[in-house]
Amino acid sequence: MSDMIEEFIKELFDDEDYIEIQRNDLAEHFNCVPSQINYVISTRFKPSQGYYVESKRGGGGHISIRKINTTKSNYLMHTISSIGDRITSQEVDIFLSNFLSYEVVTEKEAKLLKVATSDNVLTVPQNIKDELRAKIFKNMLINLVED
Amino acid sequence: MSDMIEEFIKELFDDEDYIEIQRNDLAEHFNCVPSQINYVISTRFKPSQGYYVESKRGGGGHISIRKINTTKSNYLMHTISSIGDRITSQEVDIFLSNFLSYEVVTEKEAKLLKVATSDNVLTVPQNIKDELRAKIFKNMLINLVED
DNA sequence: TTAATATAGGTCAAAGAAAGTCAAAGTCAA
DNA sequence: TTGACTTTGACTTTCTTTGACCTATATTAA
Repeated sequence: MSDMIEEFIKELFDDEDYIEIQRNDLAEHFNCVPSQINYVISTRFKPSQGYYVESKRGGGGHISIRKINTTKSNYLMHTISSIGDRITSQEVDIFLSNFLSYEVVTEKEAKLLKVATSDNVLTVPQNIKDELRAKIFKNMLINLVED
Repeated sequence: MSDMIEEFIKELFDDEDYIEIQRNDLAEHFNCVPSQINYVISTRFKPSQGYYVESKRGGGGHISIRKINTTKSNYLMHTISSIGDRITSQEVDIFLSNFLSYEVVTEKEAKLLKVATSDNVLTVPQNIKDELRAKIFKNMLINLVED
């Protein structure tokens, strides 16, 4: 049963990456209790499986599911491990522009990353500047990896 | 229904930042009770959502809605100027928890702020740590101020 | 000018409409 | 025959709709 519901929901996407469903309607369609829909969603549409779920209760309420790029986390993780013990401001810029074009961070997040690692903020001796920058940058990136 | 009314009102703005509506007319247009208009306004046009609402009763009465620059920016600007040349990690935590409760930053942004200013990332001598932290923190906040 | 009336909008609580939670019971394969 | 996964349903929480009653302002009649 749960498998059928899962199938059905996945077919709803049909090229789109966003759908909205009505929990009760779906339950009726499959002749099951509404909470089974929750079960299917919580077991088959987890973020780790590449889905982002939101919902709204009350009249006109619904459950919305969005397909997300699971490769984001992979991409970020890969980047983090590729950064050594030191990094220059220019290198950060290159990473950021790649992140933006692959849409793994938002504009706002990119700005935060840039500012927190920029030369004029890190007022420490040259020899440890790039080291500190690498630390800050990597730690911030780790926090952008979604679970 | 409420969603449709919200949409309709938002379209009324059409480049302007000020509109006036007639509660009863609008209710009639949507075939709902007048108080539903109040509901929509109180749930979707709150100051925290960037709107300022006034109204006048009696003949020729109306409800006026003005788009305002959300106070978020002001709040952040005020915070920034209140921070001195140095700040401890504990003080940052307090700011962050306030930001979150006033919803001026997202959870993700708060995490980034925390990580970028955390003690174990800023591996510099104690005497300049709080100074560096203040610099990074303030500069990041500036970038969260919306224009 | 006052008083009455008409014309707005405001409040609040009850009823309704969805969705969420959680634990008990069922199934099934190893 | 135990442990993982599924199904079920009673109960909860959140959001929306509705309507009865209230307050403020303008207009008009006395």
